[in-house]
Amino acid sequence: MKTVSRVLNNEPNVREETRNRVMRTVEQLKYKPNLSARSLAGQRSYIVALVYNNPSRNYLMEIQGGMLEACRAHHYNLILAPVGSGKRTADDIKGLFENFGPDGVVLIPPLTDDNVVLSYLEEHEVPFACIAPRNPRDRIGVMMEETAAVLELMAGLIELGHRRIGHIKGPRAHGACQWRYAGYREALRKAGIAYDADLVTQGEFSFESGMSGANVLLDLTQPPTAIFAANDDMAAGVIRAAGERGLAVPRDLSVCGFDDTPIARHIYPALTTVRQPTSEMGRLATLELFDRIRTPDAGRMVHVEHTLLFRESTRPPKKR
Amino acid sequence: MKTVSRVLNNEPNVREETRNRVMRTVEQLKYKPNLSARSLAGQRSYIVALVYNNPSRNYLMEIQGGMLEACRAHHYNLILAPVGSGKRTADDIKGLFENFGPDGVVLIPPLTDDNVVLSYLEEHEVPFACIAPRNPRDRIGVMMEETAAVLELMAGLIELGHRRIGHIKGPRAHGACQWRYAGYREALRKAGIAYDADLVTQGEFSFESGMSGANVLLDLTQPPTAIFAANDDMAAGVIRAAGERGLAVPRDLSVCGFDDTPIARHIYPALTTVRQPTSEMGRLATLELFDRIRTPDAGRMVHVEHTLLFRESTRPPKKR
DNA sequence: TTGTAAGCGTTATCAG
DNA sequence: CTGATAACGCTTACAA
Repeated sequence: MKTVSRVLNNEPNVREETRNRVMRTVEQLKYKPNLSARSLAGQRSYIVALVYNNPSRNYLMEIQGGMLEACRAHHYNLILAPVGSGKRTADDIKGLFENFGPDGVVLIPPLTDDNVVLSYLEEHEVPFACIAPRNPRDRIGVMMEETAAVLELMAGLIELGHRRIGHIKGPRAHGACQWRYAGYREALRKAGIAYDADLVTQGEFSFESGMSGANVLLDLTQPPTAIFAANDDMAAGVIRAAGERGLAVPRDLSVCGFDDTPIARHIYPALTTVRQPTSEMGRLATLELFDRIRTPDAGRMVHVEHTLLFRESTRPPKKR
Repeated sequence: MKTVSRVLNNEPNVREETRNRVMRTVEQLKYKPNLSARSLAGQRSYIVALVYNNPSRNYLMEIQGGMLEACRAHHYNLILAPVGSGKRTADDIKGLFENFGPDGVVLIPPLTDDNVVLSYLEEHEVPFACIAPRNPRDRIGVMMEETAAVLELMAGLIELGHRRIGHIKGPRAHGACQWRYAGYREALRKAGIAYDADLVTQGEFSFESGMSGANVLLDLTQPPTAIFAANDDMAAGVIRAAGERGLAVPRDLSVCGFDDTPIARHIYPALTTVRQPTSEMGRLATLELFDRIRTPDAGRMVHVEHTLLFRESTRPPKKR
């Protein structure tokens, strides 16, 4: 009995011949281990949780897809753990462990940088992986060079001839938005364009916040000729707001977003944006998590590549 | 020990005083039952699966949210079970039960009407609930009067003065699409407008299929003045295709969709559509499933209400 | 109405 | 390297 257990769990100390014999019999009998019994005896749940707060739905869906793939491959189970914000975060996280006891969790922004969550996990020594954390030091998971991506995107805009470029920031709590904002400023500096605080507004990743941000920027006495929104949903809102003011994109205003969610292609005009391999990021983060679950200090911070997509929503500014 | 078990499982035959005493102690000790042990001993997994094939992402996400809510309330766990199409369906469904052994499943279109899946479930006597099945007889779950909804939507179009109304159908396998198509024909009949097969094309719910469907319809010698697409994604594609041909919506063409996904509000012009309470439908279906899991013949087919949303994408046809 | 004893199907311990 | 035996924390069957 124990020998079979050893074989099925890839444990050492089994003669090769015995291992094969077991494998063969397992095949013949179509034996499938019972998950509950395994969990009970092994003190593990074979569950990983995707912990999230309030991400954009598309982002969540993609991450989830990638994680699901990794989980299936490792005979793990994925559960979804939405947690409330503010005061409720602590309770929800606690409830998650009391009820389901996942062997590890994956954190996505903005929760990747939430101290309540992080300290709970560290205190209880729960293995966890982060996606796009603000501070990647000592973390495992996956990240992208967001600043570099924005730098390239902005360089494209500047090359088209834009000098007054507006920016709609993402939520403050969202680490990635700091990186994107940093890229915005750095690009201006490199191009020798003075930073103008009026051209930057605070958004919250929603379509609506993109609209209101655009309205603020377009109301300026000297409005921007291009707007870089920190995600696609907001960029879509910008296009909408522009349309309602009788401005055509890209003729009167260039717009770009970030993420390459489906809306980027489906909106008219199609959005210039940066593609994140979101699903792949979910998969990779989960893989690192598995490493760490298996061995305490294993797992790394993986870097993934971005892709620039110049589409219809950007063109040179109108001559005045 | 057994008494505590009885209390925690709401079983009968416990004196009220004893029940209270147990409850109080459970509180004090912050006792949480161990899920694995429960499953092992009780021969149940406390898992329900959302089984799906290839639905639109938004739809899936909404259903999932509603199911999650119901599961949390009943201390059940939700797992996602994407299954491949064609030959792989049977294997995937089998794998689902061998690996996770869910106590029941929820089916969403187009899988609600898949014979391979249905016969597996019936044969193995697995409790299941359906969302929007083509044939609701003997099924439990939730459905909406899709035909009636389309009838109202079409009546609106006709009242605006449209006589040549195109329709882009959803996937054949998708039960709901039959209902929507039926509504389309019925509305024409009621208004005394002759049915013209040229005005109907086959789509597959994707943005791209909406575009190509629109192109077919707009290429007709006598093109429609309005197009009803069987879902919002396709309607968005129609708007896009129209734009690329230099036609403005709604000035030159009225467009309406179905579902009220976020894109319906985010696109320009905002889409006239029918709102389905998708998330609520996920929740309700799961509740019916729980009923049936508990008692073999329990559970009903719940009906939910739709809402018509007339927005910017429809207006009277241009005078010639 | 309450409690006892025997599993449920694995993994962990430890002796061969 | 292999295998007997005891957990793991509950539920079911059956007494009391």
